[in-house]
Amino acid sequence: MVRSEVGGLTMPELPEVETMRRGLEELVVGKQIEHVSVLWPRIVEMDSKQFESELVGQSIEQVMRRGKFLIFILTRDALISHLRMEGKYELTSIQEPITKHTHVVFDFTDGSSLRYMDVRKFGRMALVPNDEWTTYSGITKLGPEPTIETFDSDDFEKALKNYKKPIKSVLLEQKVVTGLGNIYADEVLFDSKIHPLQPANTLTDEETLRLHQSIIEILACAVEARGTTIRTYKNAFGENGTFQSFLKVYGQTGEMCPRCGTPIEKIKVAQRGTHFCPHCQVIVERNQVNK
DNA sequence: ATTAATCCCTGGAGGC
DNA sequence: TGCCTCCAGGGATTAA
Repeated sequence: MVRSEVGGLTMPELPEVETMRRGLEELVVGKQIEHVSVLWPRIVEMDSKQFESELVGQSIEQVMRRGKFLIFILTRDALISHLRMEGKYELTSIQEPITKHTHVVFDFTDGSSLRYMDVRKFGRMALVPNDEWTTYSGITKLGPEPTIETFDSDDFEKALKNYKKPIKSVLLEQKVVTGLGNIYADEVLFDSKIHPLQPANTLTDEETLRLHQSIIEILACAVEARGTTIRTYKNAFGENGTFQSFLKVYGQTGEMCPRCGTPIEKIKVAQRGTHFCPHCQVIVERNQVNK
């Protein structure tokens, strides 16, 4: 059997998780689970033996996504999976030896096997009844999906007024809008010409509207491009993400800003490496905008 | 109530 | 070549 890897890139954010969801949907929907092995118990947010036994016999009916969470809808339960930094799935044969960074193995009745791999072991999985996945603690606190239909600009404007901390910190929180991680947070702030350290409650209405638009557009564009691939990988269909060639500031420290030619700078915001153009993105001293 | 700090992990980078 | 130290980074948790 050909080994089919779904993922293999660093830092899965919404576009990468959505790309994985689409790959998994093609690869595993309809399969029935015969056996499960949890090799690193901490990955699973419950007793790992119970996790293993409860999954046996259930079939995968759908693969969904909410923010950066993958949700496998099963016969009775929902398996909620967050890849965090480096989690990825691979579909292979049951006979294929377990590799060093494989932490959860799902063997199917047809002889194939889904392997969860994660070098840093930051990823997490939970099991809940399948009609209750939206009430899972990690999911209830998520803001809206960043699409025109679900992400309202007036709500966004109101929500930002509740935070004095840097706008980038707020975007990384997933509470006001979900799906952005470190790469796309830097990209949307560059696109809307806002300094990552600008306090969220001091954004003008105009800036908020620009940011709202940038978030929707850039994430949609990155989904279309099948995400950003940092390291080379092949998924089930031999396709790579292509958005890396559109990155304007992330990982471009010292390179020329594509808008004005000023060298891109790197600073630290909320413990995260943060890239921006010091000419296009300037902190503006302002009083808090009225609530 | 909001926000900053800590923790989990490992491979890769840099120092010598 | 190899040993040691340092450190990124999403999100839950804890402290302030």
